[in-house]
Amino acid sequence: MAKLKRSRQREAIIAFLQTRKDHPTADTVYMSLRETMPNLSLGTVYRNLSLLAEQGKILKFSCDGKVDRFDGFVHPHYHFMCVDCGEVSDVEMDMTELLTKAAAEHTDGLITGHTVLFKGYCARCRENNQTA
Amino acid sequence: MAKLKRSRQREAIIAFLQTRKDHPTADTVYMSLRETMPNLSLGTVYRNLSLLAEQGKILKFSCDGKVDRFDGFVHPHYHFMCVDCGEVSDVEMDMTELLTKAAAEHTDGLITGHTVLFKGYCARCRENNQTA
DNA sequence: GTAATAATGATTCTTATTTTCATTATATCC
DNA sequence: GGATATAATGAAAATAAGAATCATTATTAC
Repeated sequence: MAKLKRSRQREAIIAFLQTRKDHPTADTVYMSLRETMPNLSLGTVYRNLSLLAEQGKILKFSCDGKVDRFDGFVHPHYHFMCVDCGEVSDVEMDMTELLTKAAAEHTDGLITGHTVLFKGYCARCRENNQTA
Repeated sequence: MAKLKRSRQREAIIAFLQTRKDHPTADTVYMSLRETMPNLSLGTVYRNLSLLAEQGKILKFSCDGKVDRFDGFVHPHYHFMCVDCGEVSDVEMDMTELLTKAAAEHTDGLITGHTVLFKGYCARCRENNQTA
């Protein structure tokens, strides 16, 4: 696979991700795009999501260790997951320098990046569910 | 399962995790314990790891979204994964207050915890592999 | 337009984890 | 200390997300 060619499917996938702020799973991408591309295949979705993530055009991460989630926005930011409803949202803060510097003092490795995942109750679940 | 009973297997699993600093997977736990408990079953290992994690007696997390890893040390700390050899080590720093406070300003949810995963090259791979 | 080859859709295969269920171990009660 | 209740086990089958395969189609270069 020396030189890659464009594909309608790949372009639809990245365009779709850039319209969504909710970090959809591969299956959600598939289901959504299927409405306009009825013979899109799930394998193609997985293939392209992996490829795009390798190229750094999208982010791939997991909150629960089970399902991968994808993010069309690659600027540095952290994530927040509601432990009640499962919604994953962005936390627009970037403490890269601070965290990297602090971590460097606690390891002899070379730190090239990090991810942060906050957990808790989103505004909606916090209200509904007064136990939180 | 109103009241739980003790079991040799469960106690062996937690004891084993408390001797290891390398965040073993379920399979590693299984393989290791099998040497002294030859008829231990993998299902029992999974069952107990999940149970112990729910009880907060061990930590369950994932670095790659594929395999779960387990940690017998539950005090607050972060993790570092070498992208070359895959080794996962502890970073003994705790910025809970700072991060929680900063994040609270960027969300209307209630933040109850967070995880941080650093990535990079461990000391050994950094030396071997001068490309890093 | 033709040739070369990357990408697709459909399907099968992997692999980590979960579930099921008959049997065994643990705790309780007398 | 034995009988009883039930949680936990071992072995095996079931799930489910993701990766791999392969014949066919689409894209790019000439």
